[in-house]
Amino acid sequence: MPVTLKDIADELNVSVNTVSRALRDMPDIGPSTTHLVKETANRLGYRKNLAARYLKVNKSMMLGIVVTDICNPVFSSMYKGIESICEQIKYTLMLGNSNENSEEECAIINNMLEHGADGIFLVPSMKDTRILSTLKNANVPYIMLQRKFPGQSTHYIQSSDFQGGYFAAEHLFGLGHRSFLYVSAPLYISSARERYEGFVSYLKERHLGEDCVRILECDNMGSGINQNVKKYLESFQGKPLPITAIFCFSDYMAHGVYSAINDCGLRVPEDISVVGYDNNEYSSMMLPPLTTIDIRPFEVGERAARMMFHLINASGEEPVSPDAVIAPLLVLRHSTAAPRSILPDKAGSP
Amino acid sequence: MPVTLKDIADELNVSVNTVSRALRDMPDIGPSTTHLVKETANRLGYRKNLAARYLKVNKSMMLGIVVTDICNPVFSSMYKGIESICEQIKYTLMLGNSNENSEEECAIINNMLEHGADGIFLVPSMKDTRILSTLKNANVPYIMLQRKFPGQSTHYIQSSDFQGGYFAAEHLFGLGHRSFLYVSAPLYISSARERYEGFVSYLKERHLGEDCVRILECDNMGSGINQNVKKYLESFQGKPLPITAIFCFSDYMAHGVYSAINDCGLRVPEDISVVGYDNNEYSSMMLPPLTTIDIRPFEVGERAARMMFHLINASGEEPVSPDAVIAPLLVLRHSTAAPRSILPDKAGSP
DNA sequence: AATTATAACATTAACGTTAAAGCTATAAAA
DNA sequence: TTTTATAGCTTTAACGTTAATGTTATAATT
Repeated sequence: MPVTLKDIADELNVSVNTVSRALRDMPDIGPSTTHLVKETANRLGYRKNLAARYLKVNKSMMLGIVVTDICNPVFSSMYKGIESICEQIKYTLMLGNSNENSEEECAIINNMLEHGADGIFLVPSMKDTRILSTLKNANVPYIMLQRKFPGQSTHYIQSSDFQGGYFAAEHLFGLGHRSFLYVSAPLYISSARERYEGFVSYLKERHLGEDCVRILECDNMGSGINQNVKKYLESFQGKPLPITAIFCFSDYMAHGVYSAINDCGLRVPEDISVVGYDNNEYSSMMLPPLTTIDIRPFEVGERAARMMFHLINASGEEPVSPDAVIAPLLVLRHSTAAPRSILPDKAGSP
Repeated sequence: MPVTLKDIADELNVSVNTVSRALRDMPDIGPSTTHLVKETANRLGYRKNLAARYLKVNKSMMLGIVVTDICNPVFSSMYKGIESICEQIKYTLMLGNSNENSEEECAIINNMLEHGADGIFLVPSMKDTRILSTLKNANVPYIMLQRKFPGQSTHYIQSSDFQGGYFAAEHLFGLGHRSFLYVSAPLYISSARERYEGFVSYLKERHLGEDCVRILECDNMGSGINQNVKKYLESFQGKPLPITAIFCFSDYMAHGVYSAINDCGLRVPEDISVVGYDNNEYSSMMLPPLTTIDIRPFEVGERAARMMFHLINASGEEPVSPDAVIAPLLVLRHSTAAPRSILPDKAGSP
């Protein structure tokens, strides 16, 4: 039913090859023929069949991107960053959600490979390394986004989580804080670990020990955060709080932290300073507006896409740098302030 | 380089067709052969080439989905709803962001059609109807999500915006409110209009005129909301506010409204009740937790996907209902309360 | 014993496209 | 004039798959 090159060829009494070359502005075709072919293609409503082309040239003009959760604004922004580069060169994106599940992740990637994906972007669920061998065997370029497998040398792009943690600590320390709570995502996620490491690293430079930051590991999504933080805060009934600032793994978690702090009758930033992470679109409208770390996910996506096209077009000789790190940005707003009273460095018991 | 049916056939000294049929468990192949073929396919690392199959059977096993902004949690949830149905039957999704721009929308859809999309889901940017004829001519099923072109008969699925507005009015009226502000998205968007119509419709049933609800048209994204609402509230310097409740087009906007109300030294819900729309993941953690309308976007996505597969498999006789409407849910939280004092029905000047 | 049916394969052609190799008439060079 | 080059086409084969049609040996039926 759809119009093919042959239909155009028959209409003009030329060969199919002539039509094909004319439409692609290749040499060996007269200008008048080229014009005629294009006109007829338009008139008949021709639309090229990329699957057929793929069979010959082995370029599907499609890339796959697998994220753990597209509802996470960090990943949807990254998607847009990738898309912004891809659309310029007519690459189309297949998207899949792994839901942090390595079975689904694997199924999605296999599907994308069956569709001939020219490359794959992956926010790995991190629960299984088998996926790496699948990708390696498939012989298509792949780039890890934001999370990486420790010890595995793969291409990856990330916003520096270490630096983000470092910036947060620097800011809070500068205000006078000396004792902290880190409300973290599960620590098997590399970004959760690295933010912690960056945070502690700055404090060590200032001669504070690792024990001045407590970790509260929470599920990033779901409503458990309020409860967890509340339970933590309430555990010091009456006694002065041993912490004066909370560093959150995400702005989403910061919402929960605000809520918990409010439930305990405390105030941000008077009683507790809060630093978020992500700088999502809500953070500027929180009460008070949230001081946070901007991941620059769009830029991460752009960089990843650019790296992908380098890999795809790599002649083999030109080396492609295996990774890129985007510097995060500290966004100052009103959820942080000097602590009401500087507590002794090692206050309270766990 | 990749393994093909021919490689398996050569390995076993059978024909390519036998391999093809064996892998698909078709008749006319001996059980031992089938077993051998499958085993060899595994051993050699065979992966089917869906593009080649598409050329023969004209099913690409891909669907396109075009949204205005994947960062909008409503659309990312819808995406997941669609995906949940698609993955069961091995359909892969291509995603594109139109950024509310009909040029991009058109380019994306054309691309998807060139890739052989078996169907297209579309949240139309609404700025151009040409896209409809493109879709019609392409001869693939397409379904509008959430927004629809007035007067055009196309398949569409939406959460009932009318009903959502109706529920919001019912709830606020029940608390005693009689004068309202509707903080709306641009009114050329059908859902913005329909929510208003539903809202007013309930009030009319209660014998209130259309003039008891003022409209403040804002851009849904961007940071202008605080400013706009603040300007509105400040325009009544000293005088009592003519409104006691605000109905917001989205939870996102409700964030801005909270912020504006706070800036004016007022409180939610004591001074002003606020109803949001979407019930996104942040709304339960706002201070106070937001009363809102749940769109049930995941269900909208599921329904759309199911309808799509009906359309794709339609034998032509069995009629497919052209649309489906999902009932929204009123989620009661703490941003709404009885007005401090019931104002006369027509208080203040605009 | 001759016919018919069946199981289990193989062969061929096609899907829409592109690359490579041919062909032909005209123009340029020897 | 003959040779060579070139512009502008056509023809052929291939990409990996599947549907339709052929083929053959064996089993069942008459």
